[in-house]
Amino acid sequence: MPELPEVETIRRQLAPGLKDRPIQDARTHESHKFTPAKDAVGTTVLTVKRKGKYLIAPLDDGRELIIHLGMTGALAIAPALPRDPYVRAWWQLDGDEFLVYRDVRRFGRIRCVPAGQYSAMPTLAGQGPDALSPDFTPAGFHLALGESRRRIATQLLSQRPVAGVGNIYGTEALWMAGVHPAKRRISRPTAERLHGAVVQVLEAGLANGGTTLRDYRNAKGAPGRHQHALACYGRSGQPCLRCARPLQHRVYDGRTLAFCPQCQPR
DNA sequence: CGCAGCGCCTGAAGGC
DNA sequence: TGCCTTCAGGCGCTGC
Repeated sequence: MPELPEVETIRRQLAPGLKDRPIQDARTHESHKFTPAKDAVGTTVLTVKRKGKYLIAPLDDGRELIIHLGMTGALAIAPALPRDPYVRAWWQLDGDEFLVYRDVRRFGRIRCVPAGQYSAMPTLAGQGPDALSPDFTPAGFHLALGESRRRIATQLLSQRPVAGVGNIYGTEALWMAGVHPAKRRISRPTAERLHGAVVQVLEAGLANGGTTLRDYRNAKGAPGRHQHALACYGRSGQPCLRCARPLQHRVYDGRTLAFCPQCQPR
């Protein structure tokens, strides 16, 4: 499930190969989630940026091609179209190369919009500062968390106080900061601790090329390595790496969270 | 307006 | 072996 480290890994791999490349043709799976990919035909890609989990490619006509990878989305530049039933979109570049979007479960989506006009993608439009940008500050994070009474785990996944965190890195950050996932009121010192943990966990994930539990592959088709570094996610029942007591798991707002009842008091 | 709940998707894994 | 159920979960949408 691509979160910030996985999306940034893909962005870094794709950007050099896509910069200044014309989009000559495109085809998609017949779903409104993917058909807007064809709107980019006839333009040239200027660069590839990222905001949270969204890849954003500014085009030379003032629009942006936006790609969200959902749960199982993957991108690669290929010299030919692969025979693969899960390719949901592809763009033909110059020199007989293709940008190929593969997404088994079709949770991803593609849009082509005037630059900065994100009303068709409300999560992108309303999301907070990117977790690895200088705009993500402890003070701002504390302030943003205070605007909602939802559980802290739910807030992290909402992309509103900070953009780029999903269930894996959110679980890790809460464990590292010693914050119970169901906590609703976050003090200033706790927010500062959690801010540091979010940054640290995402940077570690990025340094390891992302987390591959099952589906994630980078733009070269290789898995990440951060799954070997996870301290809490998916370790329910196993000993906490800090206090050795068994980690627990519980479902909050429809998502399974692992945590240490000792190190993450309510 | 905030937010809880649901639907979208498919393959893997577990139960019988 | 094979069928059925459950699970994974980000995000958009609906309705309270």
